[in-house]
Amino acid sequence: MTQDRARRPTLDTIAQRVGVSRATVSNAYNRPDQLSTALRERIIATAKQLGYAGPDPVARSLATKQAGSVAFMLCDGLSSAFSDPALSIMLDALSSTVDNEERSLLLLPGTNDGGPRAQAVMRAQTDVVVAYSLPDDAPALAAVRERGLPLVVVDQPELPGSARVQVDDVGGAVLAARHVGALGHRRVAILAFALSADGVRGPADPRRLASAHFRVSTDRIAGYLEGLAGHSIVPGEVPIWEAPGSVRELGREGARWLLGLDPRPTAVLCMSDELALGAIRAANELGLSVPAEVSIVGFDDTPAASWSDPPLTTVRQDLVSKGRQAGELALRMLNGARPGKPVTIDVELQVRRSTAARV
Amino acid sequence: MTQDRARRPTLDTIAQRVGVSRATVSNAYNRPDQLSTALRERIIATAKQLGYAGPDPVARSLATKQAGSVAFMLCDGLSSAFSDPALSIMLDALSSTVDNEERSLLLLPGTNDGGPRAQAVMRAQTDVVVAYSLPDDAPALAAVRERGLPLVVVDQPELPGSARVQVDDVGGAVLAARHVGALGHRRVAILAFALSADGVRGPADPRRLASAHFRVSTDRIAGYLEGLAGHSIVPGEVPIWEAPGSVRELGREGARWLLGLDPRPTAVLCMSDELALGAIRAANELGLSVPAEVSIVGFDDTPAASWSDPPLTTVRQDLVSKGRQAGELALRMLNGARPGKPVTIDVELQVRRSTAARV
DNA sequence: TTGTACGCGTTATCAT
DNA sequence: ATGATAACGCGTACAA
Repeated sequence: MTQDRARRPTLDTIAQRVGVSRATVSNAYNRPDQLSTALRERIIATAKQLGYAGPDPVARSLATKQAGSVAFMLCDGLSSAFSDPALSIMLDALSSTVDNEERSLLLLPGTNDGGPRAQAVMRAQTDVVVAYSLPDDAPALAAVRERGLPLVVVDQPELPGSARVQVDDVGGAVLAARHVGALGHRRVAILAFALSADGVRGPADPRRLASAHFRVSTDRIAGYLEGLAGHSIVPGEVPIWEAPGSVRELGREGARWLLGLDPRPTAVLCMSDELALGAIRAANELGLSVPAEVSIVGFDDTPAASWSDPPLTTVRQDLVSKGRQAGELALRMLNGARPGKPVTIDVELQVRRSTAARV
Repeated sequence: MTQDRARRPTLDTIAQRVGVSRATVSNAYNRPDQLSTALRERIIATAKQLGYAGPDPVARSLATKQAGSVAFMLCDGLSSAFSDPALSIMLDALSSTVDNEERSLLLLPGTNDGGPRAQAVMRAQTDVVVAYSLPDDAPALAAVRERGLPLVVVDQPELPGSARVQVDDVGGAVLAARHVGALGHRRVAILAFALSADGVRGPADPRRLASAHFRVSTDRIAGYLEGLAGHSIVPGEVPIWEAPGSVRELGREGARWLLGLDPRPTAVLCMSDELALGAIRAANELGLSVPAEVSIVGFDDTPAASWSDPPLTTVRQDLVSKGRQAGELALRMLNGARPGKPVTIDVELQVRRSTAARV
């Protein structure tokens, strides 16, 4: 194959064969208006005949100083990531935004929960990086800085010089908490996702909360507690379960513990729809009906939320807009724009049938 | 930013500053054993001081003729793709396989259901391409050939010169069909996914079947019919619904139609677990209990299959192995290996509780 | 249209 | 052992 490569025709091959300069052949591909149609056609025909497939992408990148890709870094492997519908939807919007600008998406998945390896970042052929919900101290983030690549962060604390897309996590959590508070619930539990990237699962005590590395989690907990405080619920009495990921099975496990407490919570605030769906399942398995005996609130409003039984009351965030904004920000940064103000994605409460007044 | 770039130090900058040749600086990064530790450290220190982050990835690629990435082409956008757990799991295994070899994954999503744009393929900086379930006539496949890139196809007919990972779709479908046949079912329906990439949904007549573009779909249908024929069920009397994607909502829609037929089928063979879960939902909404009144069989055995209610009888395929094999094949092709024999992923029937003997 | 000066490394091969 | 020299890769862009 190295052989094959070696034999490959280049711009020069075509130029010599046609009897023009290399520049002209380049123009035939990139600026058709710079030469006569007849010549252009002769060039293309010769290229086809010699099996030349057009300018080499890598060489072009070297010359233009444009790698032509947007890198996307995430915390975990792809599997856990894409089992999270919220991420899929966001990523889809991101990818089609950058695709429209002739750029593709380079995926840099995390290896052991700390994000991508620094080495992978250092060698990535990319012009700009989008980081999604990485721990603040991820080596990958340091690598991005070291390379001086423009950075867009999503669901993550702003870094100096980076652009940011954020969801009003605190505000959304407040909405959810006030909702159950207004319904009369007084024993309310929180089903959270990871506070740090160490795979820990279990009840989260104050010390654990204080050492948290994921901003999204801490923001939402703060919002929940704030909203509950407005209904005279003391933060110290709100049980919190930390699930190491946003998948149903983990939600079910956490809810089983929360709903086994004495006194039993009458409402559970969940940090994602996936966790909430697991919680509904757990409640049912414990013989508790939702929402009659326990109210469940989700977060995200993914398609599964309206599809579930009962349909889920949840905090809606516009995931498509989030992905699009991240993509546009990346494209702008790549063109030399300054980071500017963080873009905030609004949230709103979507009341469905998984919540009801406390009996 | 172009300014920033222009000012960036290069290997030469460092070399001059330290007073050595460019080659030596290159060696300091890539072959530490080729120079003294002291010199190496001096070089690295100077580099750090000048803000040099190591050899430029694009330039390195040009010199080594290795783009350092594996491209993955899929039919649809990312959203529909990743809402399919079977793909997520496979892709996760693929990505970690290539990541271990210091290569990243370049995503080339489809735009309008025909796969990626040819242009995107022509400009992709990649050494090898993995195509997943693309229609045979996708322009992206032609582009890969034109560029002469090694190709691995997954769930798709073999192309000349391409390596292939395949699941024994026919065999798996036969297993599913024999299972319901053995349970005494005689009125059996098929819930299929797309036959062609045109978004059509509805009952599939023989002409539609004949014009199908997706091998997976046609293979499974063939397998289902073959298995049923063994129980004296006439192929012409098996109703087939074509869903344009593998998501629950579409499964529900299709099953609603199938279960509304007269005579009503007592078993539905579904081409994915997601479709099957939608079918269970549809059955329940029609007041039919699963499996007492209707048996449902899935395909894939994703985590959701054992999580559903009732747990799903399904055809298991080893998705992790599928992704890993595709990755290894890609790495091998990239090193010049010949395609070799197709790799076949085994299937086996996983009997759970969504199927029962016909009453 | 063309000449030609870059761009930024890698990797023999050669010299000390 | 260490380090230097120089060819090479494949385009782009601008002045002529």
